[in-house]
Amino acid sequence: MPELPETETIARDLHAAIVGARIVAAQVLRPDVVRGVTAAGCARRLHRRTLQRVWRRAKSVVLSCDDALHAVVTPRFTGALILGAPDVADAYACIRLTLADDRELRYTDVRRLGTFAVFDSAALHAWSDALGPEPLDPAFTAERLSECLRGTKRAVKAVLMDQKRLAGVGNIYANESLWRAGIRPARRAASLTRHECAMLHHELTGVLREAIAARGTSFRDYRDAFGARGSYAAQLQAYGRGGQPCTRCGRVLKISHAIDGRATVWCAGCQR
DNA sequence: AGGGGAACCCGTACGC
DNA sequence: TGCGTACGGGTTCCCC
Repeated sequence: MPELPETETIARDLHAAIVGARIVAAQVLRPDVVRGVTAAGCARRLHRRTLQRVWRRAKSVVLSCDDALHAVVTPRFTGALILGAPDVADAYACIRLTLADDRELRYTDVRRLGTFAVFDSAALHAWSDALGPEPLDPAFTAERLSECLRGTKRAVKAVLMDQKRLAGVGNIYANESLWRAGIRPARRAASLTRHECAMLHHELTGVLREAIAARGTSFRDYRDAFGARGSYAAQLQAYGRGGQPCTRCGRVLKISHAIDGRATVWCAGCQR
């Protein structure tokens, strides 16, 4: 379940490792992960391109080639972008990009709920424009967060995870930031005070930065571009700790699926 | 506007 | 050992 810190880790590593690399062969083995073009179109368009920039938007890794061609990779639960020697034994390989130096960039995904979209510049902008602001953008202030939370009756946790309102935050970091800020996940987003918005902004950006520093959370499936795990799971205070004592006040953490049907963990003792 | 449910996937866990 | 079934989890889409 790669969210912002995990996809950021993948994008940074890949950018450092493959900018300038030329794709000499593109093979689509699992057409059902392809979006935006047909499987044949995906292979044809990526063939003979050179990778110019690898970056992140929301929970997706963007491989930008020359001629304004972009592959937007969204790993969801079990997807991974793996860079290394060609691995013909990978039964879950969906797309293989062979690079001129004989390395392979492979999109592999056991459950195939992840997607590999190929966009031109116009489609890329249309996709990006439909997403909310990036929480780690310097322009994303507490006031901007307050605007994201305004004008809705929904629970604050559901709004944090709404990609149209705020990009890149999923279940793990929504739970963590609300625990850190001492705010109950079920609170109406619009009910947060100015002070609470400032607290939440501080904790949300803080947890995302710390998770990037730890190379992400490998709770179950997440692997980076070299197949390694991230280490932030050891620092989680809420996510995955339902039924265990709160590390701040000692009360047993609650767990429920009442918000958007997803696991929400919180402390009834110190989250208000 | 927003809540509910289905669909998309298949490995894992569990019941019998 | 093996077979059948429930489950998970973000997003999209459809219905209410």
